[in-house]
Amino acid sequence: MVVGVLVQLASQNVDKIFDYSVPKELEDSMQVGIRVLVPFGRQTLEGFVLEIKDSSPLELKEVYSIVDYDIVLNKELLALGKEIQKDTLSTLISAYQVMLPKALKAKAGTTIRKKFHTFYQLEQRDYLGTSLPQKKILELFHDRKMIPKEELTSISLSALSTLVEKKVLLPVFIEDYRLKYEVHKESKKVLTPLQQEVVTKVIQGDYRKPFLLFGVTGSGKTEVYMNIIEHVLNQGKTAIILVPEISLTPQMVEQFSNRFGNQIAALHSALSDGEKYDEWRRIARGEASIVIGARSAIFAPLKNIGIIIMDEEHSDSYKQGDKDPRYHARDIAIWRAKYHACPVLLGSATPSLESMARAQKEVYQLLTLTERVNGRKLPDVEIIDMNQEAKKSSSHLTVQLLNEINDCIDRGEQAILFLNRRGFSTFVTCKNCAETIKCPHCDITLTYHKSNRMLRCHYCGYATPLPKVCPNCGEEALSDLGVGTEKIEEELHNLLPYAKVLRMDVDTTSRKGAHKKMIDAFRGHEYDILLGTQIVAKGLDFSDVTLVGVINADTSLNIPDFRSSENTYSLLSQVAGRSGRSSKQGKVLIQTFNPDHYAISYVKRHDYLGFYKEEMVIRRKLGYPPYYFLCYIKISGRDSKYIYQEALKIKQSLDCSLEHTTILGPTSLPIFRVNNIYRYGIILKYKREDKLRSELSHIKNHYKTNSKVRIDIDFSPSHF
DNA sequence: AGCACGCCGACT
DNA sequence: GTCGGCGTGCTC
Repeated sequence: MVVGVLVQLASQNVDKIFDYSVPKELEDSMQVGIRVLVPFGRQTLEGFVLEIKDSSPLELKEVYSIVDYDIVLNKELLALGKEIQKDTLSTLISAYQVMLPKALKAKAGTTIRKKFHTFYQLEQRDYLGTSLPQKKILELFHDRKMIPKEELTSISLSALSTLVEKKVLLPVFIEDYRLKYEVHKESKKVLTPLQQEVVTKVIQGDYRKPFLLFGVTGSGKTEVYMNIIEHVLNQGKTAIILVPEISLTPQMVEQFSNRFGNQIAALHSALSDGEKYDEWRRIARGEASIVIGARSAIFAPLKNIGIIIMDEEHSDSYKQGDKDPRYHARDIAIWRAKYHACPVLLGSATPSLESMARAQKEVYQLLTLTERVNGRKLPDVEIIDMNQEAKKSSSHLTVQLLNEINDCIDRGEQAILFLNRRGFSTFVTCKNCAETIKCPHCDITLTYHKSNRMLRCHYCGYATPLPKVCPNCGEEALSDLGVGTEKIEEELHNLLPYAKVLRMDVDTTSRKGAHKKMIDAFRGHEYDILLGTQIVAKGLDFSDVTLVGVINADTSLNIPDFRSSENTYSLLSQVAGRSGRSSKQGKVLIQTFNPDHYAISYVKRHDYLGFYKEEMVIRRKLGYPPYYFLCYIKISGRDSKYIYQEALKIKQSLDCSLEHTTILGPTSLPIFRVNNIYRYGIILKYKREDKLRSELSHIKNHYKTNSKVRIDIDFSPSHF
């Protein structure tokens, strides 16, 4: 027997199948999709078995051992990996590795301590050992197949080991899963006729075209999801529901676990590697039928999938853009749904322009929920022009906003204050020479972390204590610029001393379980104001929140990216949607220096379609998605001159080989140097792919032996 | 990713 | 004359 093995080395040079002979004693256990240990050059590596065959023309080494006795990559995932390699030009190994929890990747760095419960199973009833308590054992096992170790205290340890040695008893190790979901089945809510209509269409409609559910905030999308999933489970099938990482609030998991109990498995970044592995195992063994999780949960090894749901489908967290494979979870969802012949449901209050455009072209089936449940109205949105306000006061909180907060608290209601920090951070400036402190390895200003008085580089991780004097001129007055939640909290404290403020950001929620605790405390009215960044913008549902204040709408608008308007519209709509979710009418105040910007005025009118139409005109004019596809080629290396030359060569070769493709660049990236690596980018705009993928594949191939140049290719980048 | 092979500079 | 630099190429 011979096996074809893909070794777990993320190097392009090794991304191919190597043949190994299988020793006789391993033949029975050999399966496609398991991991094996193989000799590779002078090292020993783990690899995936991709083929089993009779012979090979090469001289072979032998497989050392088998790592898994259960398949980790089933037939579907094996096929999906090849598809990802083809689509994204990634290595095959990276495509497979992204599907598996860290604990199953070679050299994960952290070894997983599996917790086992030991059970004993009776193998032999007629053992004739005399001095051993055979009778007692027969009694104990008379109505049970397995007995946990703890219950066998009546048999001494030495007797036990003899019995095991004589093969009377067989020890069985059963993995102890760390996460337990409390089951307290919640009574179902009755669906509105509109919600019911959506459910029916998804269940009974044409599953071959993805559904786009355009539902305003508060229209009860979650309830719709749960009903569809319930239906799917009743058919004996399984379900995946994806949520963007930041909005994977305990709330969503809580709602699902209340309704479905232990049938759910949650996969998200807040879990430890061990917990992720446990959940993944449960899924693989068919012990969970609903998977809820962030991007990579789309690879959950479920069988017989009946529905795939992507909540907040516009979220850019569904795109992996920082490393190979640069895939979009939406594409994977559509591929898997086709494989399982089941529907895909994309849901959002602010669909991505791509998805809405596809719906308009009837590539997707559009479903709408334009009303909030129980006929609640969308909140009133007011715009505060900061150009006027900033002249009057240096405070970040305008008088109007403070008054509204004040009134809101007086009425016994609650407020959410949102600080838009997208593309924005706190940095340190010298008051004398205006010098900002930069990273020694990257062309970027260091960000200031107040909690430990450190300056940190977000790109390479470099950290240094805040210097006492300016490194440039020696001046002592270094000041931190930019608003953080801490600063706003301070201001609130001074201006509304009686208001109880709960600050929520990465610093305060990093501790495990802290997030849920804070949400519970706010819901329990222990606080009046919830102040936070992106983390408070999405998915939260507090019935007593009637006021939402956006402190600075502009930061996301000022990002030089073709999606900045779309992102701003979506972000502000989502935040606004936190207000007035129960019977009380909600209000939203948006402080902005761009009161006339269309992204902001459409938010005021709750007019997604208006925004969509206006933005589409701009996209068409500028040649951006959804009218054109984009591809981003990043060329990087230590020698900036050499890198630029090679980038030019790539551009020229593409110029020759591609028609009807706009090629922009090479230009240096906005942050040219990261970790002393220089980066250039080339942008391609095209309507039809033609030879594009094969040309890029050639280029990647050409450079794979050149250690001075690194090529990264991103089809449909979410941003530049 | 490792690790060996190989062809050029500064040393006992 | 040797030790060792890291460029290049291979791993079934």
